[in-house]
Amino acid sequence: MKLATWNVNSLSVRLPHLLDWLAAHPVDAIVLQETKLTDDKFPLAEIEAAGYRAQWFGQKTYNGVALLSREAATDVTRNIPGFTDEQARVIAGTVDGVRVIGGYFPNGQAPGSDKFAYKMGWLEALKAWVAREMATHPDLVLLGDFNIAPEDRDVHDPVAWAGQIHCTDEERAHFRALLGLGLHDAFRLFEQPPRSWSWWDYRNLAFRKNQGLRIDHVLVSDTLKPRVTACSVDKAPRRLERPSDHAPVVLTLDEPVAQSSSPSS
DNA sequence: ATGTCACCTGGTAGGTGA
Repeated sequence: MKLATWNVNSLSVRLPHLLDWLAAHPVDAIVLQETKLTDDKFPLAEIEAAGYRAQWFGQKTYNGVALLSREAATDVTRNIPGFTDEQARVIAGTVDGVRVIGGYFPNGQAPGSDKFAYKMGWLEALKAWVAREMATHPDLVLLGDFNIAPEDRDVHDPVAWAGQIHCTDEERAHFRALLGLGLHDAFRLFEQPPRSWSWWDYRNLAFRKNQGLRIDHVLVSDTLKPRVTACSVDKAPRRLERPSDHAPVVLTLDEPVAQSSSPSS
């Protein structure tokens, strides 16, 4: 089973990239962020023609998330239950027995700002809700654009970024708190190329200079961890014309081990 | 190099968010 996350930075602009990518990488499910579409504008026909079912949750101009899957998702949830939020940031569903939670975490703008305070409250609510979800869905993946670089090795220039948004101690503490629920950063379960990022600013020739951050993540629960066989960033779409500023991150899972009915002594 | 992109309102640019 393969799962992916991709911040497409406008699904209407990036739909051709997405369809091309899915044709080459027929993942079982993908969560999208920053669709930037109201629900009536969602390109369902094109996505269904590509062989995917879809759940989506958007708004005008900003944010917006979607869950595309080969098999229909069940028990679909939009945003964090019990957390009043005008912004469309979360879509969750159960796909092939795996609880998939896709999130577009708040950017936070700058430490001390109102948007930063919103980010902190959102992260707290997310953690509490994910803990509840894990209690009922042991096989769980939390993935998306976290807008947090968890460690200095996830930052091209840790000195320049020290204390800046995505890299503050408060954000990193929230990331560790999610791990503390019993989640694992799938990317770090494997040897990775040095200086691996998932986002490169459009400015400053950042992609050409490989100046980026790893802020898109795939966290897997304890029970899924033994099934993880790969996790990687696919930089190829970032090289295309008119790319998103983010690259997809892909998780590969082995099939679950069948429960044996015979005694194993 | 603050060297970009996407979207909005209301324009033939400026503002916002990332």
